[in-house]
Amino acid sequence: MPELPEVETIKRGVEPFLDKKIIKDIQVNRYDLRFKIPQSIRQDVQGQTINKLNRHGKYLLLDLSNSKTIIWHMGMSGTVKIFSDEKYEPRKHDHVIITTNDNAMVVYNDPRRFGMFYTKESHDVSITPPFSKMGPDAISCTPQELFNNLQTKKSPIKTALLDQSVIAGLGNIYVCEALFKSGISPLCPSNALTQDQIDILLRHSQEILAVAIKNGGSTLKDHRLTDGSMGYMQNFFSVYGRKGLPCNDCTCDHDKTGGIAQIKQSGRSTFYCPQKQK
DNA sequence: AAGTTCACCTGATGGC
DNA sequence: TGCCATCAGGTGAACT
Repeated sequence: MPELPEVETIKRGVEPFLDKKIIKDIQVNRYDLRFKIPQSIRQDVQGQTINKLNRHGKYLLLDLSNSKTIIWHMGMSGTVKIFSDEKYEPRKHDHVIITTNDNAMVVYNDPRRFGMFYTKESHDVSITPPFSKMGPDAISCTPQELFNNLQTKKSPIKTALLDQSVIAGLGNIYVCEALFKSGISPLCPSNALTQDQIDILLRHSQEILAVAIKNGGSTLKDHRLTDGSMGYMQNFFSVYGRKGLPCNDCTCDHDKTGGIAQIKQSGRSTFYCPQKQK
């Protein structure tokens, strides 16, 4: 589920309940996520104040008062729900529960368990994987940075944009949407794009991300805001999940093109309009 | 070495 | 109704 807008939505949802709060307790129901949650997690975080919440790409980072950082990734199906006034009722796949000093419960639920939740010395976070090799966050990435990172890549632009070392935060939905808005074919070799095209691509990417954040992200199946409500961005997709349908503001000859095409690139579905994206 | 495929896991959906 | 195959917002290991 969670690409940058969904993670940002989660960050904004938990921030009032976690920022400057003390972790009174942490309960882990399942340790076997994408990576094992370390057994030391309780002693690493219990009693610590959360000094700051950050997001880089699709990762949430919680800086603690003991100079450790919680590294948190939602995988494909992770959601976070806050129980403060509402009474907590355990649900299937509630794997991690943080209770704060003012008795808010922040609950991480992840059916597929592709997510990650672990700690690291804060000092080491940026100099060890995955962050040591991660590209600039998509929100603050500059056209020059993106151009430079794409220049060395021969793979199709769709595949390159999913590579978090090129640009961090884009996933399958927003890459498809951004390429459509930019009129760029997902099949175009990355190093064949001009700086002008990349300017356009980045501008549209950042605009789509901003709109998506404003709409609380996209709820296809799992994603929810931290109050349990749905995101709305899925209602504004131009191409993603719209195989055979007309593209946004369609002026194409639908009988001729067959509408939006779905292809596979590096094992993942790509949706695009062959007419508008050459 | 860069690019592609596979494995990880659960749940939803569709065909028979 | 059940059973099986396929697919899904991501990532890193294991291939070529």
